[in-house]
Amino acid sequence: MIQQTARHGRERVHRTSSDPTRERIVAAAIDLFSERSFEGASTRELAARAGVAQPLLNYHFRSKDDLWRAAVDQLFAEMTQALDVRTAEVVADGDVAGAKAVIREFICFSARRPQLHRMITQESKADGPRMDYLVDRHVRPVYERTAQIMGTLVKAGAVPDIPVEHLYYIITGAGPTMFVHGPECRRLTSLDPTDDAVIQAHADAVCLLLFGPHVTTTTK
Amino acid sequence: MIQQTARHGRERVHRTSSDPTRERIVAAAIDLFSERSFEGASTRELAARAGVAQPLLNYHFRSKDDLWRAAVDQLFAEMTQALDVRTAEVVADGDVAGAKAVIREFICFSARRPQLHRMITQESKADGPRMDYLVDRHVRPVYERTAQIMGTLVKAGAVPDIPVEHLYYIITGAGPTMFVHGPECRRLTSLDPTDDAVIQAHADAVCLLLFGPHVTTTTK
DNA sequence: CAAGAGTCTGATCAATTGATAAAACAATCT
DNA sequence: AGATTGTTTTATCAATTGATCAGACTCTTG
Repeated sequence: MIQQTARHGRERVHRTSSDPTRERIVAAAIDLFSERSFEGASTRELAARAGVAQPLLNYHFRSKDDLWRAAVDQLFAEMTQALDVRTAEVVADGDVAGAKAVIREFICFSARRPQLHRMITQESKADGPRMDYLVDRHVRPVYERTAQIMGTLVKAGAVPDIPVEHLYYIITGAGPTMFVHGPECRRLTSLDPTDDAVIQAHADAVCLLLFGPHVTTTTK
Repeated sequence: MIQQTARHGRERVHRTSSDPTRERIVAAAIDLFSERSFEGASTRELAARAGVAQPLLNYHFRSKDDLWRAAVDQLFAEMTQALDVRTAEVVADGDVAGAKAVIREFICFSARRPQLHRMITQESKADGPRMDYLVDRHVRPVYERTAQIMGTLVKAGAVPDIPVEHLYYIITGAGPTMFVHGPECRRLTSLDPTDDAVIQAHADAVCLLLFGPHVTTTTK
């Protein structure tokens, strides 16, 4: 068949570089996918949350999978941007204070955007095309960089001598979990995981364990 | 209407205290729910994995929700059993070594049964009836006990001075995450998260951060 | 204004969902 | 043997799923 649905025939023209409707859909997708997982989020509810009709999703995106990828891309773009600001200062391999700042920024970002870790967790537990995309495209670079940073910290004696693989999962576990479990945390404890004081306290706690007692530097 | 589907009319007789078919279904439910989330696991695939016809699920369980609860109950029963063996020794509030053993056991259990943390994470990110069940019935008691144990450790100076709420999420994050992300971990690193040496190394790492350098006591 | 490209919606598709009904099978007891 | 109770399956239900199509709406441009 020659005819395809309007859009997908020729690739997006990308005239104004930003499409507000498309962005609203991606924003809704980030929220709903991270809450309900890929299968649990129906295209109807997705569309409703974005305030559009359901078939519009298939106009802006080839498929539900395609929308999911757009959501993941958006989240990682945000994280990369948030961390690069800090990472720029750490390029030199010895900058322990800078590395510490990056870790704090990572935790703060996780609190601001727990959706990212939720979507990673949802796909990390069983192989599949979405995990392929996630790992190959996004997670591995983050892991490589983290491993490198942590390696220099260990070498510098700033952090206990633990294999970087374990440090990676300790940091990506201990940091975001409180915020990934936000609603549960609010019920279980009396803490509000969206409160900036709580976020800073958590970053303090993780850094205290990793780096030992220090003067606390507040991030953002 | 008087007639109900065979089983649900009168409550289960529980004659032999164990029903192999029911257990196979629950086992399949634990695996599939934890992999694919509640909505993502279809009753057809559930039944296929248990090797039975699909309507049999509704014979043994009132609904899909009911089966989910049975799966959660089973997982928490296993954890309680695994931890109680250790916790029994710690009742006395000062037993630091015992508390440490409990934490190691918790990590080992998380490696053996990552499904538990997967199911918790899936429901902890948005309120709903399943989160009600999970938190009220299972998670809160675990949290209370953990908070109490960690409180005594902090008081004894065995662990850095961090509020117990944060310690809870640090432990439940840093401990299980590597195993919850098992398949991803295998791709990302060269470690096999089901390998006992890796599990012990991870427990060592977490304990090193929490308790500082010590002679390592191997658990199980 | 008319034309046409781009954006959006209502109606509808086949496929899959959780659940039910009725009937087949199995086991025990008389 | 026949009857009864408990277990399992085949066939089917209405509802929901992701996706498609044709048409309506909005723009700009001629």
